[in-house]
Amino acid sequence: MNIERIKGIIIEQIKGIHDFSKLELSSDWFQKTPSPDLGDLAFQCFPIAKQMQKNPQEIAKKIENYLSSNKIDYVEKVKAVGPYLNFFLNANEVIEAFISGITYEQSKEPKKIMIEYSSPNTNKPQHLGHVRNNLLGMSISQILEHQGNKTIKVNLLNDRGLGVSKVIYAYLYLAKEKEPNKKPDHFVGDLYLLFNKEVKKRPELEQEAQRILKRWEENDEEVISSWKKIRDFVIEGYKETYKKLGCLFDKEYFESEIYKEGKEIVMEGLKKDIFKEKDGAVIAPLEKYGLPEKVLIKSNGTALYITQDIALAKKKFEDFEIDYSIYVVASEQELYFKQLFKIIELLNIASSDKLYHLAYGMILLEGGKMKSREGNIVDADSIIEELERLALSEVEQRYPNLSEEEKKERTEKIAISALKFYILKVDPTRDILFKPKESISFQGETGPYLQYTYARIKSIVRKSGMNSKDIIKNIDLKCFENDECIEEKAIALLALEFPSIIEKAAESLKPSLLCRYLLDFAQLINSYYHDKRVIGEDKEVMKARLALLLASSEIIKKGLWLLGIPVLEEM
RNA sequence: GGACCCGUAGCCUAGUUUGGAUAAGGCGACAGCCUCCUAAGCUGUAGAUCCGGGGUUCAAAUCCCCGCGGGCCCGCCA
Repeated sequence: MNIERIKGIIIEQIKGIHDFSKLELSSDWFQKTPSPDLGDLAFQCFPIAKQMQKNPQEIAKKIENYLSSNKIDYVEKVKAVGPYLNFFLNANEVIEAFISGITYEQSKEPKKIMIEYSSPNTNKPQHLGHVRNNLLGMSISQILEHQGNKTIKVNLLNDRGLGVSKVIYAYLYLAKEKEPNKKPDHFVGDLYLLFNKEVKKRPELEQEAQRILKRWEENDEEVISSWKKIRDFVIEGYKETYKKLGCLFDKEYFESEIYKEGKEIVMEGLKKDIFKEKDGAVIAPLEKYGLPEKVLIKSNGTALYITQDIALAKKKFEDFEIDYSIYVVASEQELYFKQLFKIIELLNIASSDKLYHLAYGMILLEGGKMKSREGNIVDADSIIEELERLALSEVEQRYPNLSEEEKKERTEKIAISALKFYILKVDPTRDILFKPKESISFQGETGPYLQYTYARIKSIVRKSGMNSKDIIKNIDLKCFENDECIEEKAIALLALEFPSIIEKAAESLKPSLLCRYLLDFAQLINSYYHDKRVIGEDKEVMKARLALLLASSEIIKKGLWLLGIPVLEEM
């Protein structure tokens, strides 16, 4: 069962009123009551009043009269309050609906959705911005899969271009060390910084980098062999970072392998007059569509990022026959994607309603935007390390006698959950102002708080000495009847909303909705087991409470899983 | 100069898509709670001109217009 179905049952009943049969009724008109003593679900009568040209208060009263005469499943009583129709749900029925199983609705038309995410430039280690990208990409695929879609996770490695050429230049002509003396992607990142430091003194190096790019496209042996080395260093380093973050990919594309096809497509477009020549370069004139023109091939003949992106779009649809293509890329690229999508449409590769740019906000530092080229970044590996150090000291304080292996496992899971939740809890479209202290906190609205809630439930279950199967068998809900079980009902009601929260997160591509929900839910659980004892109570009461908690733990586990966050059985 | 996004307690955020009852949570502050299933927790107090001004509406944090403040883009970078 879930809350949408309960709303549906009520709506069906309302439709039974004879003047209402022709009305359009929507379960969207339900809302939460401002306080539980007003009921559990409120139904607004404004829309019906509008359709019937009547006073909403009269409508409410009329529905109340009609519904009060017969018993509706899950409903205890109905009360009209002003323009609202407040439903008090039956606690036992609601609790039973929760314990006996939440129903997750799956998409009726499953789609094949490609999610391109991460897509780093292979000239530096990943920073917090990449982390946000990686986490969003993973979480969104999990959520879309959960809704019954098929997702294909793709990483486009930008292993070509000026940034990469700068590193090649530094490697060949500026650096003394030729082999990594540290994590290899960081070694390459240092080369990038070295180049950018040097170019301030000798601006002509910009030209040198362009020349490297030209030589690269001409297959110059010296350039190509260093390029290969550098690229392998970076990819080797990324492997570790991706593993820590739990990133998976079904397919990797390399810009270096695609750009030529991109050039061909652009040249064809030029022949067909879709594109134009201007100052020796090939451009897409987009003014007609309210967009600035876009250079597609430079006047020196070399490709640009977009050259390759056009070919990649074609490949994506050909290779996988996808219904939609989602690009997880920072919001600073919004204009770029408008241009790209228009070009893809003009070339008849795909219509733009199949393309979606998930533009997530920037992570800003106190001093402003992160800039790899200047080195003012929060690097992904170091923040994970720092979190692990902190988590370890917390674990050691609490459980000094754990085995090293067990400590390590807990430490890693706690650290990663703190980082992931800190980033995912914010609406993706919003910028995040990175606060070092808050990012490393394990208290309050954090991943570890949710893990803790889960672990405590598991601990209570363990100490009860019962196994999960026996707990769920033959629960006697009557034992809840002794008191009004307000807390249990509140938990069950919120739990029944879980499926629609996932659905909203999937529709809006916002894992943050799930985060907020889990916090609210965990809060109820925490105060519940704080107030009500489980073990030592009457056997039936204990069983019923255990069943409620066990079902709750499944919600937390599933919710965290959708966010890519692991749970701990003990913490 | 043009485009897009944002502005909610000292700080971080939810709520804005689809207007609807008393604007919600965390951090920080203050006051409590471990002889009681894990205190990474719980309970309470203080703290809001929902950036400002107009408009639409029975009803605006939410929609529209103007202004102010911030971010970001408008490179033959990616």
